[in-house]
Formats: sequence, C-alpha cells, structure tokens
Amino acid sequence: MRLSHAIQDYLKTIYALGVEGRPVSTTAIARRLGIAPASVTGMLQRMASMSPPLIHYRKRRGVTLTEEGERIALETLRHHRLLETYLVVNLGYSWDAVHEEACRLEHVISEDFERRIAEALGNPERDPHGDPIPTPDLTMPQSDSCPLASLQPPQRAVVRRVCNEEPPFLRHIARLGLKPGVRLEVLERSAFDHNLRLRLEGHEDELILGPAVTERIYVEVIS
Amino acid sequence: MRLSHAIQDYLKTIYALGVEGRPVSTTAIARRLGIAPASVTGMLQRMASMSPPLIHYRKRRGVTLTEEGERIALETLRHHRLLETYLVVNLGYSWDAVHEEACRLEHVISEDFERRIAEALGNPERDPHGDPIPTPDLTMPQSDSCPLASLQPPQRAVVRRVCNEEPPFLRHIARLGLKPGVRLEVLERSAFDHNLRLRLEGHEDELILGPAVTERIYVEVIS
DNA sequence: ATCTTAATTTAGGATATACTAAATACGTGT
DNA sequence: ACACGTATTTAGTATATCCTAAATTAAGAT
Ligand SMILES: [Mn+2]
Ligand SMILES: [Mn+2]
Ligand SMILES: [Mn+2]
Ligand SMILES: [Mn+2]
Repeated sequence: MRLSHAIQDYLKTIYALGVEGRPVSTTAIARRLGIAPASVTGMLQRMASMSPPLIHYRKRRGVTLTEEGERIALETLRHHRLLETYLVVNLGYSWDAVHEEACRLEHVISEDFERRIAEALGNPERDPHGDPIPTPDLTMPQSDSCPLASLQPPQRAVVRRVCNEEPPFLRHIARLGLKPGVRLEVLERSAFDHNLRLRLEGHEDELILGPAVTERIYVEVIS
Repeated sequence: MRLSHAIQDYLKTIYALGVEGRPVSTTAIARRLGIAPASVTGMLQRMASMSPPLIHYRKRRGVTLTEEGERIALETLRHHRLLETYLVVNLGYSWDAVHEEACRLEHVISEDFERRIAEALGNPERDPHGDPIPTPDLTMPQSDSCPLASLQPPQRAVVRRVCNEEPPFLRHIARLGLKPGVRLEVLERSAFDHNLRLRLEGHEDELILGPAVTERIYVEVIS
C-alpha cells in the first residue's frame, strides 16, 4: 500500500519533532507544515486509524510514531538526504538550494533509484548539511554532537551538522566558512548575550557569532 | 499556476495521440491512461474551461490542444525524455526500466533540474528509445524516419526509433540487437504475412521479423 | 424512417486533503 | 472552585480526481 506525499511529510515532521519519544503536539505539526491545526487533527485521526496504524494518537495529548510510522519516516528521510547529497555532488547544486527539490522528489523515486544514487555516492552517511542518512535497513546512525553554543573557551571542535534549512541562513554561514568538517577553536564566550568569539582553522580573522547561529550548528569536541 | 500531475499526463497523451492536428477521442485517451471514459469526459471539460484553456473541446467530436496545452505537453515530454536519458546514461538503468520512473519524476523536477541534467548529458536530441527530445524553447525536432515495415529488399537503413514502451517488447528487440543507431539490410519481404528477413550490420545470422515488430521500429533509409 | 450498437455524456458518489468558524477541554493562577 | 487564555477538536465546506450506472447521441444497417 503506497502512502501519499502528504502522509509521508507528516511522518517526517513527527519524526523530526519527536525527540526522545516525547509526543508531538498538533500545533507544532501545523506550524512546521504550514497547515491549519484543524486540518492536522483530521489527518492525525486518519493516520491513527489506518491498518497498520502509523501513529499513536491520544486526544489532546499529541502523537508518537508506531513502528510502521517510524519505518516510513526513515524511508522518506533516507530518500530526502540521499537526494540532497546527489544534487550537490553529482549535479552541482549549492547546499542551500537542495531542500525544496529533494522534498518533492523524495516521494516519487523507486527503491531502485534510491539504491543507484546511494551507490553512485559511495553509500554516504551524511548529507550536505551533516544530517545523518538512515541506513538501507532504516536505522538512524547516532552521532554525538552538541550545539556550538554549549562550548567554552578554549575548546576545539569540528563542525558536524547545521540544523536549519532556510537558504538565507545556509548562505550566510557558508560565506563565513562554517561548513561540516571545518575545525574551529572557541576563544571567548561573552556573558549575558552568549556570543562566541572563535577562529576557524586556516582562517586568519576571528568570528563573533550570536546564539541564533551557535544553537543551530552542531559540533564534535576535539579531545 | 502549477498544473497537476493528472493534467500533465492528459496533455502528454493528447499530444501523442493527436497526429497532424486530428482531434483525439475520449475513448482513446481513456484506454491509454487506463481511466474510465466518464472520468475522462469530466477532466476534458475542466481542462477546456480553464483560463487559459488547455484544449479545444467539442462535444462528441474529440479534443485538440490549444497553444498553451501544447506548450505544457512539450514541457512535460522534455522532462520525461531527458530523465529517461539521464537514468540510462548516468545511473545505469536499462532502457526497458526507465519509462515508469520518468513518468513519476517528470512532474516534480524544477526547471533548474531540467537544465542541469540536459547539460550533464550534453543537450541530447534523442532519448534511449530514439524519441526526439523537445528543445529548451519547446519545439519538437522533426525526424524523417519511416516504419521498418515499409521497406523493400534490398534497402538498407539505420534504426532510429522504437515506438513501444512495453518492457517485454524492449527487452525482446534488444536481445536481437535492434537498437537505435544499428544499421541493417532488408533481404526479403514475404507476401501475405509481411515478414521481413534482414541482417544487422556486424551480425552473421539473419533475422525474421513480423509486422508486430517492424511496424514499431522506425528507420532512416540509407541512400 | 427506424433500429441497433458503440461512443459519449450526465448523474450521483467516494476519497483525500485542505479550509474557516464554532465548540470544547486543559492548565494556571486566583 | 473558577475564570481565562490557549490548544485542540468538531462541524460544515471546497476542490481535485476518480468511479459506476443510466441516459443520450451519432452512425451505420435494414
Ligand atoms: Mn516532501
Ligand atoms: Mn539536509
Ligand atoms: Mn507522468
Ligand atoms: Mn522514451
């Protein structure tokens, strides 16, 4: 039974919002998808009463994914992230332009297409934004990165992941040189405004970043 | 105004069935799309009353494309054929497996995606089946090929185009060595059953093909 | 002219997915 | 216990796309 684009996007959204198995609220889903809350309620009720059910739904308590729902969320997410990677690596897209394209393509490619691009890319583990790509058997690789915002001087770290898909944000930090794989050293953390002063490896000049940026960038601390 | 997948497929179908501007019947569209005739009537009425209208619709007389309808048909067809070519050339698909995949992807790729794969392929003029690919400004390249069935011995010709998308048919003729670009010589045409005996360039043994095959293969006669 | 049949359209419905407006429940502070 | 504001659900619609069954039209045969 092939599921609709709409349902696949709901599942992806619930997966993304449901950290640590906490239930996800109707409103949160509505905001993320740009849909009226009432419409989301309707869709959640339908998804909960399919067989097999895709979500556990408790009125006014929010939803969590069933095993089946999570499987499809991961399947769709694997499509999405492989596509983003393919668009950047093989078709020369810039990393701020791939999200929209992948979000349309993810719903229509076959399993064969998925296999072929994965292979062409050498079975990558992360997409251009550093997001982990679910494995072919649909488990999500765990990564132990933390927000750049949580670092203290004089810690050193590698940028792992950028958790914000908005093209202007991505263009901004790319211009600064902040991309997955880049090493950096925290020089100072200012009180109250929590700005970070830091230097990227290979760059002379220093950077000062506010929390609006540092909370969206995940890094791995270098021992 | 973005048109739906369904409408794009209707337009492609009307384009394909409407040789020389002859009106296309409801039934023909229904058969080709695997949809009930009544549903087709409904859709045709809607398409005729959009602004701008996509088709000219005369009750019980069949439909023809308007300029706008033809534009979209060619746009979709360009997507389809570029995708088929890309799948074969860059992702290693076999030519009998690309149609279905392209028929889903054609509706969701952006103009940017279209440009990029066209460029990656060197702006090809034909797809893997030899079908001409509409140019970027949406004109259909004219080709002067004729059915293999119309040849007489001892004419020689180059295979140009295979006008049948069914995978078993494509696998069959590929196994025989009949692909676009292959040269051949007609040795004999038998009366009544219209079988053709012929030899492919580079092959030792001869082939005997019935009209079910030779009417679907288009060739260009070598002077 | 009328009959028969095939093609087509109309009528009535179903499903998926959205919307707005109105009703209801929940949680919090009094 | 209660009232208020927010989150959520219900009710009632709308649109797109399909379906089946019944009605209508056109075209050829008698
Ligand atoms: Mn999507
Ligand atoms: Mn990503
Ligand atoms: Mn299609
Ligand atoms: Mn083709």
